[in-house]
Amino acid sequence: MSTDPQPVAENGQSLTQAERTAISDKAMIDAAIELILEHGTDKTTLQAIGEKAGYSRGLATYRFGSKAGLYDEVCKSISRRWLGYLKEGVGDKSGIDAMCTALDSFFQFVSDSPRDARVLQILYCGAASPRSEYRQTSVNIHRRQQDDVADWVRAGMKTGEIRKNADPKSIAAHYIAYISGMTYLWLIDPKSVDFRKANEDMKEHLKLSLENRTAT
Amino acid sequence: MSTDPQPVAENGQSLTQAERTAISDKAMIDAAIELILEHGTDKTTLQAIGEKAGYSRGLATYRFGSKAGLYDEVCKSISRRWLGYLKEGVGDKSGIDAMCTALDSFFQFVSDSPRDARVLQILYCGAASPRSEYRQTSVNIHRRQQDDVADWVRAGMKTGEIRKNADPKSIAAHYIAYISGMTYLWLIDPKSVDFRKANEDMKEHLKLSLENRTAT
DNA sequence: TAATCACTTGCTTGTTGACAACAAGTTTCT
DNA sequence: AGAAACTTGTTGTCAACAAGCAAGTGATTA
Repeated sequence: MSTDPQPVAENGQSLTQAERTAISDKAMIDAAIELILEHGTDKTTLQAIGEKAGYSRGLATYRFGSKAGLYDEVCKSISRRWLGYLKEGVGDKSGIDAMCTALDSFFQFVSDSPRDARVLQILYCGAASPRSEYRQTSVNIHRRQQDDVADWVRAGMKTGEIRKNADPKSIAAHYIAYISGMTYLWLIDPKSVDFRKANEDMKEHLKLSLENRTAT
Repeated sequence: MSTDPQPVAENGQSLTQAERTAISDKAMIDAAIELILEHGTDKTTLQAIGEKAGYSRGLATYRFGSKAGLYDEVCKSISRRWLGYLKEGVGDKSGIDAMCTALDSFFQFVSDSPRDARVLQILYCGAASPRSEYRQTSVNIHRRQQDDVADWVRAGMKTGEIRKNADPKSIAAHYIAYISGMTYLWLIDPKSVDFRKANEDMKEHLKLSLENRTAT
């Protein structure tokens, strides 16, 4: 069940210190993802994470300092994978095209890695609690996402594709709020939401509400 | 600091059992709201809730069964207040008008009772965790909200106000996701979001993307 | 009507097991 | 030998439960 508990390379040779920590870090983060999916953040214990990863009950605390510290790393780890999808899909597109492509990329990410997507959303939700020790991570990610979208909108306005009286910041907030809220709804009640169809509608909606309609 | 710790009516007479529970219930739910705002759900203890309410450390567990049971009641209690705002504002409107008015009502609620709104969002986020014992409450609330919005859209399509090829369910999901996501962003990073402006923009978007444009 | 008594319900205190966090130790690399 | 990875011992906090105490309730009797 658990992933490779031996801190030993396949060839039987000993590992460098850096390799050892890299391996145990990854094993614990993977174990955390599995356990969060199964039991939620509250009810997964650092002991369970350490042991599922093939180590002792104390390693997770030792390595990450605290439960929040570990979750912060899990959050960053999954975020990096999602950013990979995003860059892959959007590249240096901009305007409405970038916004639509990013929706496709997100749907692709959720389809390919539903476990990652679920855990990321669970962790974002955990960041909502006051005194959350990894709230700043969520804040930074969401700020940056909004900034990126606002840039896409500004670029679209410059080319004339997007109507002149649009407000990039508001549109970005709307766009990111839609993704965040949609993912929440999908997480708590997958049946109540058709993610693919909602995204198709969102793309339609973006075109209808953003496109410059001064053409004759 | 704490609210009326004496289980005695103002006139000095003794209370009925029902009155006593009503008083202690309310005191504990109010105390929970304050403590969740200050420390988050994880770090507020049932002991602190009971004592802040003017009772013993054990009453909260005894009355609500568990921490999750108490949070479920807090969730329902605040939801009722929000539904009051909604009914007050929307009445029996429908179509785009109802959707716009509901946005205004929600903004009003957030402005009038930011503490309630914050705690409700924190609890919704808590419901995202697998095995959350009050997830069903959040699911039911969000399902019902989506159903209501879908009904408004269908009514608007019937009158011809809304374009015929609209999909009520997708639009409802989009609409609720927007509110949910927006509230999340506002909660974790109030400065990154201008709630009023975003709502004004949302109303504009709704009109642009839903109105029947077959008229000449 | 008023007093009393059996019962019910609200509430408190004692206790247990689980857990995060830390400190001190042991093993593995360099 | 020394440093870094990792484990084990320990402590304080907390949720949950159980047993007990106190206040309210309602029927019976006079």
